[in-house]
Amino acid sequence: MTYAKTAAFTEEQQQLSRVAKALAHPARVAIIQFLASKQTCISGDIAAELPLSRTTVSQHLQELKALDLIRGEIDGLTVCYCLNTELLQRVHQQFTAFFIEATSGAACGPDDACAC
Amino acid sequence: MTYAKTAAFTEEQQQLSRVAKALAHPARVAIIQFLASKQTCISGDIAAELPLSRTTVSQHLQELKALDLIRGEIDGLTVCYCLNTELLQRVHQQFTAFFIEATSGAACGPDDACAC
DNA sequence: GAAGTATGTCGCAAATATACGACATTAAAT
DNA sequence: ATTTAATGTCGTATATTTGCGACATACTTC
Repeated sequence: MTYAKTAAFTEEQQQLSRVAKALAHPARVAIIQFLASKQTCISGDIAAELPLSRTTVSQHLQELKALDLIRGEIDGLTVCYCLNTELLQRVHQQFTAFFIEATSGAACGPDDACAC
Repeated sequence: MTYAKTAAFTEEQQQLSRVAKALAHPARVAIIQFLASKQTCISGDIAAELPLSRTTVSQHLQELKALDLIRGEIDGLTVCYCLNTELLQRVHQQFTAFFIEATSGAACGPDDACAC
């Protein structure tokens, strides 16, 4: 029943947590950073760069692709993966809105003291 | 062996994914938003607000507390939970840096076309 | 001190995530 | 056509997450 209660939350909360889950593994963070650094982006290069098997990297890629954060285009024998910068920008805005909301509310006082 | 390979990634990547994992569940997003909206913050109120049992909410609270994103101070019989806005601001900066890096790199062309 | 109330912890069951080897698939090359 | 090379998919083992009831703890109140 692990995720049975997901539907009980706002679509906004679900959306944010979905993307957060995609970033919840260092390998997927590393993949996005690697795609951002390289101009050419071939799947094989990614697997060679990470300390994981090719199979595992492929799964992480599929997970990012499922959220449309990255896109893969078949180019002959290799696959060209690129970032969906448009979506990433929207996601960035969502996170920013969330953090601004979170940092403007009731806060703990300094030195672990609660202000209540 | 699930997380055996975590150590092979950068401390920066691990840090980002750790926080992302904390936000990877809508309940925890909702908890942070709720703490931000209320000026008074009592654990019992949170459990009453969410569509989850008190036990489960308590666990989510412990998870957020483990990362120091929220802090709880015992106030007699009740516990006062507040956001650690200082840390949240630092986390916000980390996410922003990540997204800026991600959105300034190689991108997919429009209409699913890769630019490679 | 007995009773009641607010929280945290433990233990369990079910669902997901992680990781990888073995196999399938597809396209280039000979 | 056969081989080679690059990827994706399947099956599987293990670890972690999620969710909750039952119990323990601690503090207040009577």
